[in-house]
Amino acid sequence: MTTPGAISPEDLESVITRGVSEIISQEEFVRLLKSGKKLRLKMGFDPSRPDIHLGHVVGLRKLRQLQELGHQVILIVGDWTAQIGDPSGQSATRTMLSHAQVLENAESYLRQFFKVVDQTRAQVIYQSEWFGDFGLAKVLELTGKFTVAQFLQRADFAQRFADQKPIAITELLYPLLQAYDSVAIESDVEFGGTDQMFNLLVGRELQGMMGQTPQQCFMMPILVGTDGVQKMSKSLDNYVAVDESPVDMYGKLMSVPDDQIISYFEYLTDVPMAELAALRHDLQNNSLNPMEPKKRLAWDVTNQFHDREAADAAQAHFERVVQGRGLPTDISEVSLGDLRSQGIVVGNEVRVDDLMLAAGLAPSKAQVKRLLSQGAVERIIQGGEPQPVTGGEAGYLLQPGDLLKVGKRRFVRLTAP
RNA sequence: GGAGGGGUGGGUGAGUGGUUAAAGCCACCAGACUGUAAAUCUGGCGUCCGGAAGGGCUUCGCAGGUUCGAAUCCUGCCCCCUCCA
Repeated sequence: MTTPGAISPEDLESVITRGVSEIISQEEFVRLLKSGKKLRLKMGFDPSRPDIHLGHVVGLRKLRQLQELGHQVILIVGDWTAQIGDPSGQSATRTMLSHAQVLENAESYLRQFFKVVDQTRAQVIYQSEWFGDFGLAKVLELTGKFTVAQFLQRADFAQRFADQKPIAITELLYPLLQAYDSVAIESDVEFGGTDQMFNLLVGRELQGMMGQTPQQCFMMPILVGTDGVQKMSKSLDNYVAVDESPVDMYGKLMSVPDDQIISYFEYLTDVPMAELAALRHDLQNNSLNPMEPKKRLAWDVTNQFHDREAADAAQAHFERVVQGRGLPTDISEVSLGDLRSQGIVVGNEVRVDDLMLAAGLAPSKAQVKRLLSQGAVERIIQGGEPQPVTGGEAGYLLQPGDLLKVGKRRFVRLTAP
């Protein structure tokens, strides 16, 4: 294990530039890194959102990198702030979570968190440890340190105020609680996305007010989602979850727009920057088909969250099913017996449209018809060639071995009872 | 305490009595193209019956009402928000 303080110029360069949006202040941060102190790296987690996607991974990788340099990660479970709901971004009111729910979410979150962060060099603390019996006197003391005008500086508050949109008082409290966390754990550096800048700075300020050394604020860039436009987020459904199956993870990464390839490489892999520069160059003058580096990216990330075999398999699947329009190796199956119990089997045969519905390939009969009329459905009888099935001939499929293909990559095999 | 704005399909957001299963945009699905689940183009996008033509049913916060006919008008209720004090 590395001793804190000993850091090569290359590592230092990487720490402060790669996958970094801004560091406040960078000079102080560098000084801290070189000081030999084992730094306390703070990261907060809102238990109302237990899912981690690649957008979060950018920061987690940074934490991991610093762990490798000998520093300590402290993950704070925001069981109190979750009840408020961080107004950053959206203003939707959150429902309060039960304690049991918080624990459940935290457990799920941690499982994903430690796929990137080293558990042996991390500590998990619940906010309730200090907020559990935080008296009104202390609340008043805390709120007394800041003014409304200061908080209205924050971009989204200012915007909402100008738009005459609601701002709950508890929302103003959110940055304060988060800031107090920094005091409670004596954080040296806090991590967050660029949208967290205000909150991180309040922490920095509060620590100073309370006689501590102000933390450094480390902000990560926002990763663009698979739509290539908006930030990756679950609610926009443009995310790649850390929990994703290898095939889906690989496939979703292949659906990232070509012009995001380089930044995905930069934020999510260890491919050297020099190599990325060359890649970018080749892409710009069209001497490289974007598909190639994208495959490499998809493989690399899939490998990180699964393993080499899974990544290879995912790639093979992609090449066979998507590029080669072939059949996947494992196809979900529906048995004639199950269908029979649904009363849609005649003799030993099932109608294509009934099967589509029963196998969940379409949510409604109307959708089934649309797919049929759009030429999206093919049947493959006993290893033969795919035959298009059109609206009129919602015909019959024999039992074992027959396959149904819907769209480019959804398959079902009909099996005997 | 007073004044006012608003609740529409997954998301935005039009629509103030029929031509509105409800514009546009986004998302999504499919097809073409590209041997990328990129980009682009085309089409689709409540649901049920029907081979189709077509026809039912359900939908615009909730519950009633007016009308031949209501997302649109009336009454009551619920919810959200803003401003003034």
